[in-house]
Amino acid sequence: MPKRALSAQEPILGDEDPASPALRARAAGKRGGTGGHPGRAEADRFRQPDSILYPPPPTADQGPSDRSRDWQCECGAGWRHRPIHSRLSAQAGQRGIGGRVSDQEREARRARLEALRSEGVDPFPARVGEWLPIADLRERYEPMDAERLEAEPQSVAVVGRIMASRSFGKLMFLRIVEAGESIQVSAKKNELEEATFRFIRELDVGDFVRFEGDLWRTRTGELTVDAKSVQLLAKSLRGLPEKWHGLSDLEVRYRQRYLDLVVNEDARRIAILRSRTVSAMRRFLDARGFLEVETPILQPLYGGATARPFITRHNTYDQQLYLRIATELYLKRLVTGGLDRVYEIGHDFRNEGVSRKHNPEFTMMECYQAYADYRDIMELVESMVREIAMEVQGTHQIEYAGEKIDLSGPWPRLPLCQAIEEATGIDVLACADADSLRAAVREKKMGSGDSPTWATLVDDLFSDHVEPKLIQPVFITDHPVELSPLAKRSQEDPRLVERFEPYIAAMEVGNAFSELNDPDDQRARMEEQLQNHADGDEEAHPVDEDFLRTLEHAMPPTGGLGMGIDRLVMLLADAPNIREVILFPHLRPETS
RNA sequence: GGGCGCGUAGCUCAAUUGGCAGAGCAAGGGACUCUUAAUCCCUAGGUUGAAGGUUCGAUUCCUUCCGCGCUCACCA
Repeated sequence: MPKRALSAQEPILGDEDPASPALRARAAGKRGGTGGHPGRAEADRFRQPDSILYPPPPTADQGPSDRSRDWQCECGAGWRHRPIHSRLSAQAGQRGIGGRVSDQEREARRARLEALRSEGVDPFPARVGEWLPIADLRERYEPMDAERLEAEPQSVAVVGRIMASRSFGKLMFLRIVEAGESIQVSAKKNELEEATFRFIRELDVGDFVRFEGDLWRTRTGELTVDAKSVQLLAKSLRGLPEKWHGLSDLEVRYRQRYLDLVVNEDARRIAILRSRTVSAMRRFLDARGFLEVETPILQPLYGGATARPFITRHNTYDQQLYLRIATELYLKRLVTGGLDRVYEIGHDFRNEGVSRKHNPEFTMMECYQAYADYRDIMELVESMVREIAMEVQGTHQIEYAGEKIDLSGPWPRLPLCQAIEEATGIDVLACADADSLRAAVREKKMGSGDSPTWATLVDDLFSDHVEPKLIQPVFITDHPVELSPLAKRSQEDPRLVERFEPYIAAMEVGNAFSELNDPDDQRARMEEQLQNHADGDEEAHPVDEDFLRTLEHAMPPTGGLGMGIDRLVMLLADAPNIREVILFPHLRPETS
């Protein structure tokens, strides 16, 4: 690697200025750490060993005795936990007199920043000298033993964020992290110019730096860069979260996700896993001849799902618009237009409550395949999930919330009404109307029977008695027509539709049907929805005349699928809450 | 939106029956050339989420509000 002069050498603080705050300051007592724990409730529900999110419960006198002290044994994660100034700190600072002194850390860092500037050092330089990724460095030099490194000096340059600093007065060890990889850096007073050693000593945990130096191995054999020169890349004015217990406050983790990512290995792991999941899905669909398209997010009329929309307004046209709740109706227009296989991955917005499984804006993949029916789509779902799991986790055997789940197909097909009968003994199809079904529900004590219609009673039975048991992958098929206004009627039973929902770990991860393409039936269903809306169901569909006109031009027989990306990632990541897989989940506004 | 729980130093957590709000880490000063939760000495750091109330006295009990979590409802 080519060497270059080090910017930090020249304009760095000189010995002649002992009064400089930056000189008087000292970076000491900062160490690397492992472990940590999350919010109590979730930790208890989803405990896993060696996990940041779900570690063993904390005890007051807990020590590291049962943990490996070798950072390499913990996948290079020894840097994970550091202290921060969170928003709480900011609040404390704004609170007035009482909070003043709690800002001492930031004030000390700011003083060092100003000292650097007064010495002519740019604390936020635009250019970074050449450097070697730490992952590459390890691959190249880890095989070399101490003797060889001494006999054949290997000069390298690395960059990263300082995660730990341990000083022995004349010897310092730092740990820096770059791209999820970490390496130790040493600084030896008797081998460095005074100014350089002082400069390194003044660095804070959280700073971004670049070091050049020769590789050596410590007595414990750890590969270490012995700094010969240093360049400050970006000065940190706020510390990182606590090194041992880490950052576990869920609110801070969600609001300041960057800190979560810096400090919690699992946050980083999930972010990467999500990205790889989406790209694997794209590759799968692309390979099957699907065309990725984009349809409007701002829509004059919403549809394609039963949900309340967000409402917004376009000023120029003085037009009320809705944020889409689904992409369905637009994608079907494209199939009608001859784009036979299309898909879209994007956000839908539903103006409803939040929960472990729901975020108001979430990522949906919808795809439509002409000349196919819902059975073809079942095969597509099986194959897709299988391939994605293999690509991102390397296996079809995953574990979610302690349950071992086998994704290798074929997945069973289980008609919804049959599933209900097996679970409750109630043959819903034998009950001709809502009243007779309600009587059966109450007789068998399988629920309150309060829902108004036959279909909603069926839905209640399914949710209460079947859904929680659907741990292994299964396709629940043939839903009541009233619950599926966009699906084609079943050939065998006009009360049902050709629809299925894949369930994994008791979570509905998708929804698919043979798409309704009969414009008259579609109009009748939409008008029925309109009546429901008038009767107070705010989630019922509006009638979309433009969509009906589309069907009148004829849409080919089509199989369609919607799949919740967030939930799929939850499964693959073994994440207990949707907020763990959304980088910036919806939260209430922060109050001052 | 309903129910339950939580909110204490920058972070992670203590505080007996209502009786002087503490510790570890982080921060500041000092010692230290093989540490990796380094160690040791010293220092500073708090409107106990907010506002009321009860009380001689409230982190503790009551009310309201704010935020978070779990859960129910709704949805994917």
